[in-house]
Amino acid sequence: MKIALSYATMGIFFCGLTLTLINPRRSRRSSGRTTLADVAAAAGVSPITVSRALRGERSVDPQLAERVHQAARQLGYVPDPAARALASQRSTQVLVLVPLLSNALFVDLLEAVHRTLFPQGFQPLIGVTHYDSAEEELLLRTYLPHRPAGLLVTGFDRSEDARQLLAGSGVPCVHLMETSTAPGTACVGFSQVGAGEAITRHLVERGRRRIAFCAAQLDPRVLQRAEGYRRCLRAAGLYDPRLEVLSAERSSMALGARLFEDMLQRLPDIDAIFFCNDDIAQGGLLAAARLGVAVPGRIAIAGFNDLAGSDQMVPPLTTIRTPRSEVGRAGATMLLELMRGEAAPRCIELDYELVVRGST
Amino acid sequence: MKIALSYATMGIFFCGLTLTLINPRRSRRSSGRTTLADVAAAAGVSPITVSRALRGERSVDPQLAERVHQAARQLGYVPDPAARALASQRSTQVLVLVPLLSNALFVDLLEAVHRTLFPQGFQPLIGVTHYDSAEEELLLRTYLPHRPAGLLVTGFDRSEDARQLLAGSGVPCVHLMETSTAPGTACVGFSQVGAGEAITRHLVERGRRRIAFCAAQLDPRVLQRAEGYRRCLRAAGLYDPRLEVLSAERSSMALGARLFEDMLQRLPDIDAIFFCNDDIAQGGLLAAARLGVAVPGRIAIAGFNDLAGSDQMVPPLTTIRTPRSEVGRAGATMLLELMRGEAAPRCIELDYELVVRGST
DNA sequence: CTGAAAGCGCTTACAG
DNA sequence: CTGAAAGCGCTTACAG
Repeated sequence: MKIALSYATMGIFFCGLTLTLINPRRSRRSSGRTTLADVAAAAGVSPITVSRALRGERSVDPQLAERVHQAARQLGYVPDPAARALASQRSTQVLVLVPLLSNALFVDLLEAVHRTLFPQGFQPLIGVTHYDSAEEELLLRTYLPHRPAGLLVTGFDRSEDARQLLAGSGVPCVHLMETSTAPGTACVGFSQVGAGEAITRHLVERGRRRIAFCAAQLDPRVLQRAEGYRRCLRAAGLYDPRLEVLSAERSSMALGARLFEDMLQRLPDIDAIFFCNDDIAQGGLLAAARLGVAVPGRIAIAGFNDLAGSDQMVPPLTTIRTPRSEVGRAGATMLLELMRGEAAPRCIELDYELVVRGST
Repeated sequence: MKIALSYATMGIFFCGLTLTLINPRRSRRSSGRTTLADVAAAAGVSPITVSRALRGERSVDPQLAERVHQAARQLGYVPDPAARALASQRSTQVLVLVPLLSNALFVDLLEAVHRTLFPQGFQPLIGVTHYDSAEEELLLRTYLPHRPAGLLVTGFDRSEDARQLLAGSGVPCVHLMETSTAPGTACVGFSQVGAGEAITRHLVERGRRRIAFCAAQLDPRVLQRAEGYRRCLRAAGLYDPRLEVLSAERSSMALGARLFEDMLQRLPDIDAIFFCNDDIAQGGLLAAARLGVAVPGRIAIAGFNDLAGSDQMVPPLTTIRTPRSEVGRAGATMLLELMRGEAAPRCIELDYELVVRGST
């Protein structure tokens, strides 16, 4: 029989012993983390009482609750989200689906959502769809099994399968950026049509007569702005379908510049352009500067959203300030109510604002 | 006794009956989802065999595995991530911590990370720190208990507590955007110092002698670029500390414009400005246009990162194209290897590129 | 108000 | 290669 043990072996031996003494019942599979049971033992109550106290259920004696909280604090107890999700069939994550992160609009939206949800114990889980319904579906298929506590999605345009996944999940869902009158639908948005109409009207009021509409991406909200443009110009007797330039390409400053040059050439008599988004408007403005085209002298330029930099352009860009932060905040707040079962789905329509600057 | 039952009551009655007939053993707490046990029953094997087959463990007879896969497909089985995470002590989410979403740099990084991780079965979980170490710590405290499979963090600058949380978690972690020689550290970045030096050298080579450095945000990477600027100018005998304009404010086009105007006034003899980021550089460029200051005639302007729009400026902006997508891809790939235990932590240094345009 | 029991749906650790 | 048992750390559903 070998008597000498190596230090390493002794170390392991003593560690094992120590562990055993402190925690005689720690199983081989234990993760080592402090559990509800540990807190219960320390507080001298049952685990379920700890669970209730920590979740703030009021059916717990205040004195007991206090003892539990103290024990939890002392032991540095942190609930295991996976165990919680498994037992309750609900996680504390909120899936937020946006089309793009490269559009500052959605970054502002996400900021507001985070600021609203996170302090209330819910964590936004960001999914980017790239304006692709197949991607959105895949995200839903991937994340719905995680049983998110809530869902925040952009607009109403999605595949039938995605729609059914949403409905079938039973997870509270708020639609952002657009409004709908469909009963039972929760949404927070503003009138894209109205905003498109408003900025077009501004151009008309400035005395412009050949007002073009230039759009990229062509998502539903862009098309609604187009509708507002048409409405306004029809009413003014100025509508000419040839002045609509629609590109399915991804929106960007470079694209805006290119489209601006095209339009100047193909439609030499236009005296104003309403760009569906500030980034292509900024590109158009810069192209004008490059080409020596006077803005607003020769041509007026208007954008949409009031993104970063629009106020810095030369001349500064007239645009519509969209309430995306408010949409994020109000949408998240509504979701909070729905998740708590405090309110029924409803629809909130927020205001936009016409911001007149030097480009018109 | 009342004989007549309302339709509603009968509906409920029959529903319950149907459910009972189909699923005699479904417990009261069942979530209704198809489980491993259902697949096992359908395939005529034990649940553990299903688990192994579905995870692709090779210690399963190919025939059995095939039968399992078929059954799973037919039943539309989707594993429960919470149960999986609880049993295995590891989720499939990868926590990604970035300072800001409003800097396009990090959006590009996140895109690349998502494209690399998602197809491999891992889901990025985005956390935004706002360059605030307390926020980063809070995010870590919130998300680490979820037992992410991996961690992707920006740079090395964090609180001691955050550092210990990272180290203590035992979760594989890759640091992005900076490099380090510390042993055992995994990182993917590029030389911020070198890049700052390179663009300053370009200005020197263009014949500029009073070259200013203008920075905002002042995060570690910005300061490293400043160091590159100094190194270059010292070597050229052109360094003058009065030409460093450092603002702790958040970087933006508006701030760039303001700082540009200040500098022109306070430092009338400067003939070039190296802005630490393209957004303030763009702001400076636009301010120059507004003020009628000739670029590069009177003053040369250079930026950093090559963000969207820099090529559209008038004149287009000279800058450093940073490899953020490559950093994201390579970082995520390295993390994948670490999570699979296929590789040891190491450090990858990528290349940047000087992009000379009209502004210098 | 409190608790013992059972269960959520997986995987680990042993056996064979 | 396959499986029965136990366990991951919580909450639900009953009882009292």
